[in-house]
This record gives sequence, structure tokens and C-alpha cells, in this order.
Amino acid sequence: MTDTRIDPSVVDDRGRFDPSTADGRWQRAWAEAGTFTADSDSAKPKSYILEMFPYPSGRIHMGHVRNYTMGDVLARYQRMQGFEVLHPMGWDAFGMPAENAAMEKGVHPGGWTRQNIAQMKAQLQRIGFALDWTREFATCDPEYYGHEQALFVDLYEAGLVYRKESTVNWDPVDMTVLANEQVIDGKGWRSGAEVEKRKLNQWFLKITDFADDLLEGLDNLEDWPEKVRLMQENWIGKSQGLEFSFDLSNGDCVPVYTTRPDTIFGASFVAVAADHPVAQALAMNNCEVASFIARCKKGGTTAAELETAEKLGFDTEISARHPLTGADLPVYIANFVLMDYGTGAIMGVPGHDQRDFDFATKYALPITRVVASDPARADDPFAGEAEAGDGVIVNSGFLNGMSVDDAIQAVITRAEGEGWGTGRTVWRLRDWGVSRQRYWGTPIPFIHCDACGVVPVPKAQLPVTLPDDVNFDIPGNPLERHPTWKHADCPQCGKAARRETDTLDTFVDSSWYFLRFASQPADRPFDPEEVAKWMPVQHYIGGIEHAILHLLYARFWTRALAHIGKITVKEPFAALFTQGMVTHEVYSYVPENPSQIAVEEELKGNVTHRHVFEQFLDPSQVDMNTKRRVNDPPPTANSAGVAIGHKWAPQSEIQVGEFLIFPNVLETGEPVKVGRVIKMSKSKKNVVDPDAIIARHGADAVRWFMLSDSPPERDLPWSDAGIEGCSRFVQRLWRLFSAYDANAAGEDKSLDRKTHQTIAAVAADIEALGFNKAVARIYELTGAAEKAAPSASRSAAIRALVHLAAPMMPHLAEEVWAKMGNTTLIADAPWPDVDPALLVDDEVTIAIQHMGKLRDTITAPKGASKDALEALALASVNLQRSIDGAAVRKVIVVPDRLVNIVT
RNA sequence: GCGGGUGUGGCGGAAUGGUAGACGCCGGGGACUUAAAAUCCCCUGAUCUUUGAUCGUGCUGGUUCGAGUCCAGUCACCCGCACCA
Repeated sequence: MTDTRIDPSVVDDRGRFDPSTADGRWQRAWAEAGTFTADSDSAKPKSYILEMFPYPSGRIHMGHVRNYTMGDVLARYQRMQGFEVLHPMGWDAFGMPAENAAMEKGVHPGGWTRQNIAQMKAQLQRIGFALDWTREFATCDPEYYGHEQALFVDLYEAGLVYRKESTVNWDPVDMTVLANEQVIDGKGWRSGAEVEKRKLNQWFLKITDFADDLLEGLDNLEDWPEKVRLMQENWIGKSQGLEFSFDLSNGDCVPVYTTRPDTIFGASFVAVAADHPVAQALAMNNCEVASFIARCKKGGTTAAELETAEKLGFDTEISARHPLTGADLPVYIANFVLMDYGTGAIMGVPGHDQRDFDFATKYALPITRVVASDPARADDPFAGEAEAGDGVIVNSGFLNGMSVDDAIQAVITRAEGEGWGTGRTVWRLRDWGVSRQRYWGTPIPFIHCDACGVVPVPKAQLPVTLPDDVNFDIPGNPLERHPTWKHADCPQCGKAARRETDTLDTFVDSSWYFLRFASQPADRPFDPEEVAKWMPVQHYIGGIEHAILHLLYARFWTRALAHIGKITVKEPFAALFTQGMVTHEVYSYVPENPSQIAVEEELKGNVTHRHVFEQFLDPSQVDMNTKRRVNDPPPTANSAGVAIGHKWAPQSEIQVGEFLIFPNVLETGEPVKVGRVIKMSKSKKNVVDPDAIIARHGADAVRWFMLSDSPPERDLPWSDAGIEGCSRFVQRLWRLFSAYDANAAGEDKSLDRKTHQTIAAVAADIEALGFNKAVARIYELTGAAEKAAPSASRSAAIRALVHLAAPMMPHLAEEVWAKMGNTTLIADAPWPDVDPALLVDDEVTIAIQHMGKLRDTITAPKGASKDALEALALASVNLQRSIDGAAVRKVIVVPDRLVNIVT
């Protein structure tokens, strides 16, 4: 335990707690004592608490504050419970925004990133997080990405890295590859040009080698949210299906794969992808086919776009022979069939697949029912959509009457027996493409040699560092056009060769950062023994938006490193928690010109083309204080004294209690439209800057707000009233603590009970991450202690409260702790003990119901017998009035809970 | 389009199938004050014939002595969909 020798005389002793001096004082005290520096050699049990590290965008936002406050409470609580806690912080520092800033502002991505990191670190420190800053790093540090390059080479040598062609979004005007988010409505975000699909040779990681293991591992992740495990399971998408071939009328054959062989009798067409060999062959001497294929190449590459795009088909006039019925099916080239999935060709079963249904409807192809709810309904028509559900097979020869599952097996067995097809397990999961044609990322450490092919850069030459002298005046990859960087000698033959100019997906950086936090030797990525001391992460906290990609990639990367013997853990995160977003109302207005009418129509709810004129407003620009009583005349000036007169619009007023609030622009008095409560985002300007709030209310009030009210997995709506309430509570606790008297005498049994029940409940709530419930209990105990007369019990309650508040409001807790005469830090204090005898009440309230409806409540001793409770209930006047003389048919007694009389 | 989730007072929410609305915010009334701020006390789901009752957890049904909770369907919103992080 650290003796900080705090001089109690420096502690503010006036009426109010003053965060502006206290926050910094305690932040310095923790830093000087090294309170939160994790000791790998400690004999204590270890706990690794981690929140998803931030992208250094420039400013910390409320979402970060919420995320890190939750982790911080856990870290501080676990220290109080006697754990040696590792709670590190770093920066996910590579990525596109730095390059965008470079293009827009002419700054270097590295300089911009470093500056952002410095700013954001200072912001985090002002909130008083219990972080071990000695382990901080950024993924753009060559020391970090150099080790990443070494690991990438290791995986390459283990056969887990390969190259293949794959499709990217290509902007034909900017001559550059676009990220999915840079494609808006199928057009490039800068150029506005229609995006094309283009093939490039790219690097891949063999995540599919681990598909089964990643899937099975989910079963053991009991402390992960069920929904995340389900999402990952569906994403991996293991399915049993049939691969078989159609013989074509032109002599070729087309292999197809289907997960629904049970519906094979319902097939009414065959469709191939635009870049399928059959389509390509036709295009050679048919320009109609060629132009159709070119049309299919337009548009973006995302699943959502592909699946919502209009279904387009081209009838090749080739026919395919159905292997069971012998029927001739038309063969189409279709834009919704993808070469990357399965075999690049499908059998179309319109009755039982929505995409096929849409396609068949458009091209007037037959739609046959082969699955029905009941054999008698074999010829029911379709209600305008496909039926993908379960049922009984009909109109299907030897399959009739079977269940879907049995029919799948029966078709596979028959196909294998007759030799025209084979059962196959396939995965929806695809290998992970890690190539990015960008500058600001980890260079892929390979050299292309005309003689030796692709050769890894020898470990001794790592890191391959990024050149600093680059410019972003023109689009495209600066590494590609750098005058010297890409010229290197082949490590094998020594001849002139070329460096790989692709960089790694930033998801690679975040797939092993937690290992580097646990151990950071200079000469290796990590030390396996040190890693084993801390891993797996005991609590991993971050946004639900990472439910699939980041978490699956990190699970894969950890397995891959275990596979090549680098570490012993396979599963990186023992428990996962996904927190909700911080949201805020959106404020907007339409300037007086060009159209006042548009405002009024909008305010009346008649939506117009407002978006053309709509201006979003920062919450600080909006006046929410101009109000009047319902029967008062309209306001003539806003709260800043600006005349509003004709600008006042009755439709824009919001009723709150007896008042009508007129939201308006502070500076001009223009009426403001208060929109929906959505995630804080720069584009909607509904952001609240944590710094301004901390400056005004102190770190503890902000932390308290982040934990209060909303369950942590749900969205938290920011409100000024809410933060003010939190700020008041900080002062209220301070006043209560000021009333502390170490020498008070006397016992208050019921307060003792409340104190011990609260200690136990708050501990349980924190362990279950139910921070909002822990907060409510602290409010209750605070209220009870305020109302109680001075006594030893009351002093004990106040002492307990200081401990309970310590993980949540650490600055206030330290201040009070010092005022109480302690010379140690409460951050080092143990969590208070609970007396089990005080956890149970001796009296309980029993609900008395008649036919399940509450009629009365009574107080009874805990553990009273069923007979006694029944007798007490029947004695109730209210109950007897409700029964009104009817015969009692049944009495249900739930001990210590209720009695229900059934008549 | 596909996969996953959420829905309870004016607002955020609480509630092992067992008293719906704990706790907080907002609002109202009062105390203290020359006044204000701060603080403290009381009230605060709706309706009605108000010592009491009826209704009420997105919507429609079902199971149960009893449903916010379980089941079926439905609507709305949110997250993800492989190059945003």
C-alpha cells in the first residue's frame, strides 16, 4: 500500500467540493505513486481489463468516455478486491482519416496523428482513468508495426498467408481504390464517377482454416453476450449442401452448389456469374453478352448493395439438363450470382428463395411449390414472395412427404450413389483480404523479384518503415509513386526488385495489440511467459459494431499465433461486454432565406424539401431557455435578449409541464427544430465535448453521469439536466461526508442492514456490469444515511459510501478519505467486508391478491408458514370485500411473497 | 435484401413468471431568504362516480391462479454485412 503522506491541510475545506483543484491533485498523486502501474511479478491474482483502444481522430468523444469509465470502474473495483490489475491504453493509429486530413489540409498523416494522440491523451488524463500509461503505444510506431511485420512473415512461412485475385471498388476518374464507405449510391465520394468492380492481386490470411475451431470456440465463451455469439455463428455460416453439375446443351457442364438440395425438383433455371467461364466464353463472340457483363461490373461491391440492386439477367439460350427430371432449364447470366461464392453458378428455385423468386417473376420463369405446410396444400399459390421456411416436401418424386432435413440427406445420398453429385460442407466465411492500396498503414514486408517471385523481407531488415517524404496532391497510393522507396534488392538473389506497396488492413493492427500491452520486449513482439501471466483479457469492453469483424479477426489471429507456437492461449477475450452509444437530440433550422415557408411546413410536420436548406446546429448554439406559461402571450425576446418577434412560431414550441419552450438559435432567435435522439456525430453536430463538461462540472460528475440511469448495453441520451443532477449529487455526497464523525456512538440496526445490503449489492452489480443499478443503490444508501441520526452506525454507513463511490467518483473519494485523516490512497484500500447476518430482513411485505389482482399488503415475519400466511390474508378486510362472499376454490401461497385467493 | 438486437410514465430506466413504475431527471406545491442561488420537505402513469375502483409495459392473439417477463404473429427503430474504425 502506498503511503502518499497527503497533508490534510491542503484539502479544500470550504462548503463545496472543488473539482477544479481536487481532480488534478489526485491525478498527480496517483501518477507519482505509480498506483496503476501493473506489476507482472506481483503475487496477487491477476486481472486484465481492456477497452477497445481508440482511433486518434482528434478529440475524445462521449462514447469513449462512457466506454473507458466502465472499464475504469471495473479496474478500480478489482484492485480493491485484491487483484493485480492490468488496465492499459494505446492508439489504433493507422487508417484513412489521417490520409483524408492530408489531402484536405496538406498535413502529414503522421504529424496529424501524433498531434491528435497528444491531445486525446491529455483529455483522458483529465478524467482520472486508472490506466497504466507506462505501456502506452500507437500502432503507427515502427516498434509496433515492425513486430507485426515479423508475425506476418511467420504466418506466411506457416502457410497461412497467400495471394489471389479479388474485386475492389475502382474509381475510374481518381484512378484509385475506394473503401466501401467512400462509395455513395454507387459513385465515388470525391469524383462522383460511377464506381466499377476491378480485379487486383491481393494478400489474404487463411481464416477459413480455423472456421471450425472459431465456431466451436463460441460454445465456451459463456461470458460473451449471446447475441454476439449468434452473429459470429451466422457469419461463419457452416452449412451442409450438395455440389453437382448441369450438363449444358453446348457440351459444357456447370458445377453448382446449393444448401437446399431438398428443393431440387423446384429448380426452374440455372444462373451463372458475369465473370463465370461460361459467360466469358460467350462474350468472346457475342457483343450483346459482353455489354451485359460490362453492365454487371458497374456499382459497388458490398453485400447490401448487391442484394438490393435490381436483379438483371441475360438469357444465354443455352439449356441445362436437370439431373433428376431430365427437363431442360434455361441458363442465364445474372448480376446477383457472385463468382467468389460457391462455384459461381446456382440452380434457381424461385418458390423457396427470395432472390430467385424476384428473378423468376421478372423473367416470367415458372415458380413451382416443392415445400408446403401440409401435403394437402401442395398446389397452394404463393402470396407474392418465396417461402424459405420449414415444411413437407411435395411435387418432388421420391422426396414427397419428407421433412426438409430428411430430404436434404436423401438427395445427397442419391446423388453420391448415382455419381452425379457430392455432399459438401461449406462456410459462408471467406478468407480475410488484408491488402490496402494506401500509405498510412503497416507496409506488407515482401519483395517482388522477377527471378525469385515473392520473397519475405528478412527479419533482420525489419521494420520496413514508411517513407516520410510523401505527398497527397494526387489520389492513389503514395508508396506506389514514391521515387525510391519501392526499389529494393531481392533478399534471395540480390538483384534489383520491387517492394510490395500494399499496406495491411488496420484490423490486423487491432488483432494482437492486447498481447503487446501484456508484454513489450524490444527484440520480439511479446514474451510468451509474460503474456501467459495476463491473458486472456478478463473483461473486454467496446461497441456492438465490432461484434463480428474485429472480434473474429482477433480470435483468429490469436489462434494463428498459438498454432505456430508463439503463445499458449487460443481465445483472447474471456468476457466481452458491448456498450451502447451516447446519443443526443439533433437541432436544425432553415435560414430565413430562401424559404420561411419551408420552416413552417416542417414545423407543422409537413415534410418538404427541407434537407436542401437544413442547417444542423451545435447544442451550444441552441437556446432551450426561452419559455412561457401555457396561457401567457408569445415571447418577444429569447433568453439572450435577442428580439424574436415575427420569428416565433407556435408550432415549434415544446410543452414541458406547465411551460412551453421555444427552442431557437441563441444568436438570431430563429426557430429550431428539435429532431430525434441519435448517436452523436460530427455531421449532425449533436456532439457534446467532454472537455467543456469536465471544466464545468469536474471529472466525477461526468463519470457518474456515464454510469447512471441507462443500462450500459443500451444507448445513453446525453442531457444537460442529467449532468447537472450528477453534479448536485457530487456535492450532496460531499456534504454527507462532511458530517462524518468518527466518534459518534449508538447503534442503528436498520441502517446497518441497509449498509451491508448495499455493499453486497453494489459489488454484485459492478461484477455484472450493472452500473446503473449500483448507482441507484448508492442513491438509496445516501438518502438513508442523510435521514439517520448521528450514531456509530451512521458513521459506518458514511465510511462504506466512500468506498462504494471510490471506483466511480475517485477524486471525491480520495478527497474525503484524506479529510477523514487517512494518509493512504483509497485507490489502495480494500473493498469493505459484509456481515452476512445483516443481509436478511426479519420482516417481509406480503402481497394479497384476489384472482391475481392486488387487494392488500400485509407485513409478516420472514419465513412464516403457508397456513399462517393464508390465515393472515383471509383476515384482510379489503380482500373480503373483493371476494364478496364467493366460495374460495384455491389458495396459492408463495412464501415471503404473496397469497393469491382464487374463487 | 440477409443476420442480430431494442420497445415500460413527460424523460432515462427498475422489476428470480408473483405488489409494474425502485432510483434519477423534468414539472408542481411549500419551507428557509429582504431577494436570488443553494438546500430541505411534500406531490407527481391515465381515467372515474376518488375512504375506492378501472385501465396501463409498441400492436394482435395464446399459455397460466397470476405475464413487462413465456409462446405465435405483427409494427417501429437501432447495429452489422467482409476496404470506416
